Amino acid sequence: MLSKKCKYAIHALVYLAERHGQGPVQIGEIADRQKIPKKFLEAILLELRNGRILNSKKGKGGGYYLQRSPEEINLTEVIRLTNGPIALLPCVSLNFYESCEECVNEKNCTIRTTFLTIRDETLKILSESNLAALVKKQKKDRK
Amino acid sequence: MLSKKCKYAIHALVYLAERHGQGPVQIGEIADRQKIPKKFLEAILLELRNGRILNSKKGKGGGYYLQRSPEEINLTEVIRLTNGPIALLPCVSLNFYESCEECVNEKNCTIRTTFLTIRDETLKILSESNLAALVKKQKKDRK
DNA sequence: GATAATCCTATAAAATCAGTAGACTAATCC
DNA sequence: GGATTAGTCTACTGATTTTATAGGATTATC
Repeated sequence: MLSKKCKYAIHALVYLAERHGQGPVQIGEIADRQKIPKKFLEAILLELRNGRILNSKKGKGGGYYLQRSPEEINLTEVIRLTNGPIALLPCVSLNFYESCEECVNEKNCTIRTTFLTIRDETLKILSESNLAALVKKQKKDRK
Repeated sequence: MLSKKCKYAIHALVYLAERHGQGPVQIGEIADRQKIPKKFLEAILLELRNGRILNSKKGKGGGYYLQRSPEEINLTEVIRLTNGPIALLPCVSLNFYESCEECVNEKNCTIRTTFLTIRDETLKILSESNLAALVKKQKKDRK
């Protein structure tokens, strides 16, 4: 399951994507509207900034805004940054690969193929879910 | 990522599936061959027994054995029992459903569809991965 | 009744998660 | 240039989960 941090991050990003191009949005506003504890959100947005998803501006009139257009930010990136590996086993992870201690015989591990297939399918779906697509869906649903 | 408990469970079950129909297998043997801490494995096998995947026999000549044929035991069941929900969000879980507190607007949550699709694809792959299929693959790889 | 095996309860160290506190830094406006 | 505003950074805390381990109780077999 995704951590709260990750869910908060996704909702905050969708909120920012809706306001893309309208200047910085303050942490407090996002926290209020998305019902996220402010201090926690502060740390999350900082991580997204260090992960090159967000930019920030300090001082009056400051806040956070997307570093790239909503089309260019998808959920794989967000999840990896705030939740860790997408794969269910370390030995089938692209970005967090580690050999499986549990596999007695690594090279032909019985279950590897199954979880490789799951990873591929999951990545495909997540990479299609970019922020622009999510915002578009939200607007449609509101009608 | 899957917990160690879950990975241990899967490997133990594949080991038992290979020996299906040959009588009970002792915890100690499984622990040795699959490099699983014996006491931890003890607890895991007990859980699989309570989950109606394994049967056990006490006393001399006792041990654990599959309660059903390997074809009838698939990874969805094992993962749910030893690792929890397969879905990435509680609001798209079949067996562990809970409403998402984080969703400000539950009914048309922006991200729900994406994770519903992922759950469906994952379930499809996992349900095809029954113990018989995994054993068959293992034998092929060993050649 | 000795032995061999699982069953059960309790405990504990380590890691992760979720959140908070408070001081620091930088930008803006007057 | 000083007050104000808003993000930055470090550290800490409490709760929960994970990964075990210990030790005795129970049951089946010979």
